[in-house]
Amino acid sequence: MHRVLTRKLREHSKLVDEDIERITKLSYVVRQYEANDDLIRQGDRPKNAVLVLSGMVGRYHLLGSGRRQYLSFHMIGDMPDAQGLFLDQMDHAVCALGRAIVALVPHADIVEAFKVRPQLGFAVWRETLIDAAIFREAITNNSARGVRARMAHLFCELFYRARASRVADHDQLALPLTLMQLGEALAMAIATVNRTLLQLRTTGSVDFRDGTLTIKNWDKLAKLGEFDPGYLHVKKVPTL
Amino acid sequence: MHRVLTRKLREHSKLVDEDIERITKLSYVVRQYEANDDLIRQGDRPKNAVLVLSGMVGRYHLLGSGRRQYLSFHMIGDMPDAQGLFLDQMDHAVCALGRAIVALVPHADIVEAFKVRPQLGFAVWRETLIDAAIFREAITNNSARGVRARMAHLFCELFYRARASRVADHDQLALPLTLMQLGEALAMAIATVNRTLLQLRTTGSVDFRDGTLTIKNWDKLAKLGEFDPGYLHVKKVPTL
DNA sequence: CGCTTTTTTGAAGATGGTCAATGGGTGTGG
DNA sequence: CCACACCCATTGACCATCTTCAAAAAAGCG
Repeated sequence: MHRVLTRKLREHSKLVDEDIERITKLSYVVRQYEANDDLIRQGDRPKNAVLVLSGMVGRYHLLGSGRRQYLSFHMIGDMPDAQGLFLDQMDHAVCALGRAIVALVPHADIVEAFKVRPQLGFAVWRETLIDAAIFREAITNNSARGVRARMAHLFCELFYRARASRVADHDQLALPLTLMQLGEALAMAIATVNRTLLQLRTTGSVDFRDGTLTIKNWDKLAKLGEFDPGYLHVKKVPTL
Repeated sequence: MHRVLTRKLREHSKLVDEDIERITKLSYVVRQYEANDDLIRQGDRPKNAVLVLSGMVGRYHLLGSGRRQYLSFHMIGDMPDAQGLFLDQMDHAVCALGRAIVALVPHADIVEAFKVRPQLGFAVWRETLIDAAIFREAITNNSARGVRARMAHLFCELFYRARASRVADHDQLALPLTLMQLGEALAMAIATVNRTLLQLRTTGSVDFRDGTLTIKNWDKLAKLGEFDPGYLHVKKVPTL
């Protein structure tokens, strides 16, 4: 847990030894969830923060109709409910996509650490700001791009982030999503999701099936998705 | 400036006298912008934070096609580029909607204040988290709602926030937006914007014209827009 | 007053949604 | 081991919503 958090924060922030030391003092418990389990529900008032250790989790709004709107997907090192630290009530839910293992860290401990080591707080704050940047990009993605570019962009983002966090192989990424969930993230009907996947496969840029994303041609995919990684604010990235 | 910021933060956070005192020590300059002026451009590395004192500003992505995607709108007390505090480079731009007056506060001063008074940092952090919640809602709004609900929801949000910040009259709000801009926020063609406005006018729920939003029937509008203000995390709100 | 910008309205067309039916895979229980 | 159920993926046909294009009217503005 401590290693995962430290590495994540160092993707974008400078931490000194005292900061690291403070991190290692954080208490936590590890918990495992199965696909589709809710970690947190809309309306909850969580007392712990979630840190993803393995697998993936997603955040979603539950609509009146029962339909979900997925807002973001998270992988190792992400803190998908960091907002719970300073906002009482959850305005969205968090669920496991495939099987996921997470660490639960008490809010009180974390906030105490921030008071002692402000830089630590700034690093996590930065993390939440990148989160917000990802949401903004999702607004643009779902609002201004056609279905093909939209899906390509999401795949680019997920793969890029996975590479930055060293969870993706050379050209593959485990992405435990159903077409339905992809549709609920990208604002597409499931039929369209399927047809768009076929198109992307045909272009030879990317292949998503059986929960595995395979990048066939990164440059082509990035171009299709109009992908510019600036908004992810990652310092250094392995070449793609 | 100090009064505006203090009042804003107190909408959701507890501040003690020492925090307030620290706020009054912040230096700043006041600047006025005309409609459509850019305060910050995509790619900038701002050294100052913006605090809106009067008027409205908007944040937007600039797309390859030249089209804009508006991401959010901000009014008195908002800090539309708080993210600049901890992220080097702007991934979006900020522009004035009508005429707007803002205070520019040096990042260095602010961060220094956060180190001395952690609670002050937490309050601004909370502000940025609410920002993120608004972005999430925008994802859902532009992705999962039909055009009428979508527009109604935006009007609800803007009016609700304006009331919380005491900038709206009983039932009116100055909203210096063109139909084009409304369309670029809501992912609608301008023709659709106009026709949807007419529909809303006809239902007797809301009337937007000449840069003024007039709430005719709040309950009806909130229902049309499926509006639930929980995500705004405002403590107490004047009755609507 | 003449210019630009914004709003309004109409009609045609495309993208993507809805609906419906089929097939494949997996797990369960008889 | 097979039958059944269930979930997920796939495909086709039709249709609705919204976009695009075009043009005119109205409203600011020097």
